[in-house]
Amino acid sequence: MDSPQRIRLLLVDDHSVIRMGLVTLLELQQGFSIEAEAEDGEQAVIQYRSIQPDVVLMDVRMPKMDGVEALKAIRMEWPHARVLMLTTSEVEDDIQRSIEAGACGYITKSAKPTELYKAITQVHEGGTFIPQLIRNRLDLYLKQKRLTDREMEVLQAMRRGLTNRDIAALLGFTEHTAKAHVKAILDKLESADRTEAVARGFELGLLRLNIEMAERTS
Amino acid sequence: MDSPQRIRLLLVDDHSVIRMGLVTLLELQQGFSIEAEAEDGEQAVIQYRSIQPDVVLMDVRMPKMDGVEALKAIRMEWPHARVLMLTTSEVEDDIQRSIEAGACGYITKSAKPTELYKAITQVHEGGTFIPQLIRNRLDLYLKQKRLTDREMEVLQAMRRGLTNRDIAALLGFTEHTAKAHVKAILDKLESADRTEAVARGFELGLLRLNIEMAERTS
DNA sequence: CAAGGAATTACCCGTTCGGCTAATTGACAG
DNA sequence: CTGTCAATTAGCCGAACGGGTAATTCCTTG
Repeated sequence: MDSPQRIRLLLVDDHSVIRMGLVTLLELQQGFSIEAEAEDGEQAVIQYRSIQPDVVLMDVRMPKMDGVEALKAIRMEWPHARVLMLTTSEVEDDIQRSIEAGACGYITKSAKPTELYKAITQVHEGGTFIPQLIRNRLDLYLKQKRLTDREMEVLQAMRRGLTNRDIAALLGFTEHTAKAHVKAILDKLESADRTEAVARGFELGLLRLNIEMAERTS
Repeated sequence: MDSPQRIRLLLVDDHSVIRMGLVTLLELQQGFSIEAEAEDGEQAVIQYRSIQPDVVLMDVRMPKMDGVEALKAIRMEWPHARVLMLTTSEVEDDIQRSIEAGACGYITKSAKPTELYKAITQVHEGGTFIPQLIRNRLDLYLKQKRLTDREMEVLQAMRRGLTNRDIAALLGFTEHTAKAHVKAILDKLESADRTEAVARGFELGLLRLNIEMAERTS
């Protein structure tokens, strides 16, 4: 069963359908061996610790601990861990955070199987894999100035429909400061007003739809 | 191979990984037979026409023609077609549009396999399948007043950071009318200002992230 | 040590927003 | 045929917004 040249994989995805698809896709191809699966970030770290796979296929958006957090946690313990992000998300911020956290590649679930094989192989051999489309998107994102933590807090408040005064009260500074932050946000997101800024926030992935439900009753 | 009681299925999803997962999941279970697959709405209609499956498993968000459009097209020709929407989206508007267009069920990709089997069987037997969580979400949505076509146009303009005057110019009416529409939107979406309204628009699925890329170079 | 960025505060000012009220027209349902 | 709803237009008004400019403090990077 275990031919020596096979790439040992850990799959991390909260959707069992997708894990199933990946198992089928990879097992029917020579050279890949799925050693373990995980449903969330926490499990991913535990599984990594116990089996130490050659490559991790990691979903970005997951409950409990998301893919980027898991990636960070793993690379904290094993700086040479090779992780390929596999996701539906083409949102700039997800890509950016993944690369920054040390992902070796980023591929979307709409990729063709051959592309996936190539990506895994390339990542396993020490290379990186970032498709041109994603690369373009990332470049665009990087040209764009990033929001500071404070500005993110303000953006989140804006989204909730708070006025500058309310934002100031919420975050503990004066209205002047709130205005200054809003101004900075408008400049960075190249928006005409706070409404467009919030829309841009959603488009860039800075703001989430939070359609997260409390628990998943099986 | 074709035992008479097997449920004949058509899978529609633009992600090959997911189709692969579904095939595996369903083939290893007795009672299901995947007759055909489609990558988008147009193909789905064509495939339906040629094989006339018992049940269609349809993704909502797809390139070219989305799941809801395909659903409408199919039910136009075959009013008794049984279609189960299978999607990652838990966005209110997707659910609402699906049900309205005549979907027999709505299930998310994070559902357990047994739940999926149950859903397909139930839909095949002429019943419906809508999980409690989805049902709650839908109820919430229905309590919420729906935006008119005109209001949707205004909401889309608001998202782009246009002022009332600009909206008026764009849509061909006076600023007074623009303000009236904005007011109506704020009331219906229970928002304090246009910024929150746009955020709500994203949360409810009225506004899309349009991270659609021009073409997909294989 | 100097330069730069982030966070904070401040003032001025014209524009825009959103609330309130009210009227007209056309369409559609009871 | 009458009431309701969508769409349109209108005026008034106080509050909020966004632009411009500038200063201080702290921290980090060169």
